[in-house]
Amino acid sequence: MKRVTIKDVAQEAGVSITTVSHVINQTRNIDPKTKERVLEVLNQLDYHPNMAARSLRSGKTKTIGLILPDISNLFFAEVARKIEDYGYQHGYSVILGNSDNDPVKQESYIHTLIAKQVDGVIFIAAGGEEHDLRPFFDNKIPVVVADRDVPLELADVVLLDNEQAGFEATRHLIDLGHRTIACITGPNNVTPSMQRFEGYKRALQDYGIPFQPDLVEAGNFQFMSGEVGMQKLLKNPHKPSAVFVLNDMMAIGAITAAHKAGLSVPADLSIVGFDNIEIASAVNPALTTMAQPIDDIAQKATNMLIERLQSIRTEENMRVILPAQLIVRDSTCIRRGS
Amino acid sequence: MKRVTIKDVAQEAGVSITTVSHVINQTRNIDPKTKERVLEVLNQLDYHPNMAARSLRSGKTKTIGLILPDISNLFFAEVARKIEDYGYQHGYSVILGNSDNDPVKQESYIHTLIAKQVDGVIFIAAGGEEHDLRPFFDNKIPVVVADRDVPLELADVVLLDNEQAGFEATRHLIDLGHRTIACITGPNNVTPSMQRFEGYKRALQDYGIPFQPDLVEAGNFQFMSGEVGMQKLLKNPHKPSAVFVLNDMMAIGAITAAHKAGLSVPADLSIVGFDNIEIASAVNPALTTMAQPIDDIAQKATNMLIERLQSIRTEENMRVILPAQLIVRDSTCIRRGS
DNA sequence: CTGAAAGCGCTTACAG
DNA sequence: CTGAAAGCGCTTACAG
Repeated sequence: MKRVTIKDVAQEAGVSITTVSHVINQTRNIDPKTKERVLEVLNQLDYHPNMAARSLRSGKTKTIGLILPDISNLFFAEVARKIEDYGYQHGYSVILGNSDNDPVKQESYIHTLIAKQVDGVIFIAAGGEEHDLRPFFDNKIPVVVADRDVPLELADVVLLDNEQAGFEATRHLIDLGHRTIACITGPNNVTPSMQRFEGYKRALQDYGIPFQPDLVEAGNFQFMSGEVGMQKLLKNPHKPSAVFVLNDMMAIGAITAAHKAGLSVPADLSIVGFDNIEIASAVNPALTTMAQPIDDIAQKATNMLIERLQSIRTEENMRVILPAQLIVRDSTCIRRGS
Repeated sequence: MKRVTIKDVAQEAGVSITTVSHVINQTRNIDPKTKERVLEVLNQLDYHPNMAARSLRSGKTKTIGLILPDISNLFFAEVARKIEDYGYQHGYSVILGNSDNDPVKQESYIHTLIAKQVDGVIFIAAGGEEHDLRPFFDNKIPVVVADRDVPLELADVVLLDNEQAGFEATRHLIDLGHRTIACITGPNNVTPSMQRFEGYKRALQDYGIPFQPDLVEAGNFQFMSGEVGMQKLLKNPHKPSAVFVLNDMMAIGAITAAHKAGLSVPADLSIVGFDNIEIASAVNPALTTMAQPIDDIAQKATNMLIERLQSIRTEENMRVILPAQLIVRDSTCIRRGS
């Protein structure tokens, strides 16, 4: 069975391909009777346009590229799901580019997406310094940078106020009477992790609590590093009574380590996470955490991109900074004896 | 800056576009000197082929479509990540189609993928009976059905042996001395859930344990339904000593409910999950579960599709059935008093 | 070893 | 209200 083309439809309906095209795209007034006949044939032959041909001619593919570090990370999966959803609502499909946090794979995807003529790109950077988005700009493909900031002035940006969120998470612990507050960090080459850590330090400073470098354990946003980080902290002579863990997966790992060591959370140790992934409310104890507005991030990113694509917005680039929200659950409580 | 085309390259290198094309695709012997000059210009002008043009001409897009119910479900996210990875290794990009378990959205994506001329499709069905994959076959687009069986003979298929896995999970509980074994099911319109439940019933029967319909609670694979299902089971007069929960997310919800009711897992209640998602080993107690070979599923599905695309395999369709593996952790133990 | 040219299936200025 | 035709950027049979 050969693919049905606009030519087949024109022939069958007894009109020109011009007319068929205009009926399909509603770009010209057509005699109602003609229009009806064409629509009938379109339906009868089960015509579907060839996007390759349309793209070649119009330069538009109705496709957006999504580059992100790892779709199997719950946070990015949720973001991807929402972007897919908003894109779909506006008639755009999404090509998925998993960078695996590998700058080489990331760059390869940048060129693939250009070759595939995506109309626009939502970019969540792999770790590291090198993010050469210029090929997109050279090809006039608009880019929205999300979640992780990139040292580049040419794109619209949607970010969380990670510094302030880190500050608030830490202040929550201070408000509960904690004074020896440890931190398990994320990768030190992505801005969310770095900025949350800055917020942690600012809160300590604002409340006159000395910053102790040995109360900081380096994690990588995977839960195993939370477990390992906590094991180390439990041996720390400073005996922290609370820990700010820079994402939920690691926080759950930290709780596991505390339980294995025979400690109770929060009675012996208060723990604050970050992200508010779906499972945060299901673990035991339910996790106190800084909620990321995932839906907002995805919606803003998609909308900003689509505004560019439809030339609704042509002025200079926007930076949207969204707030996180403290969700108090059962993994934090007032420090014993305070 | 205008996009660089093959014509620009030909002009700059002083050869025909035919030659440039053959250099790019390595489809003809070219004089080494000419070839070198062309490669130089290609590089110098930073040429990238226009896939729309190439697709229009060749009929191939080097793109595969991935239709799945929900990318924010950890299991599918992991599958998607692996498919993306294997696809990438073979030069294919992935267009993501989230059906949201909505047959209408699923059908819409089927047509979108056809219009976008994907070379092949990996299909994980939304719940329900209606999966009209014929448009793909009509357009000669090969399809690999994964994870959820579909009543259709035309595609290659990669599935887990869910019935046997359900049997083994239940037998594990029986081996531990449990005789009153409840079940929290998944959606009743997808084959994995239905078949795991069949395996559960077969195990009971094989060991002479009467099947009690009121020990079955209906879930939906989301953890909240595991929590709710367990709350109901705790009020059940039959007092189950073990529960087979048909996926891990619900199993974690079930553990949470047991803890909230003051019960200990596994001392008071043994729980077996299904999937072995990453977090299964991190929750407390670590979850005993049937591990799905996610990597195998994704690799088999991608490879079978690529074999079709490259006409390595043209004979009739294959059905690959993979086994699950019991991973015993800390959420199950010998029944008290047995 | 190389090139001129047809043609993939559309959209859209131009013409009437 | 409608149509003939150019042309988007490639690949590839045909010719030499």
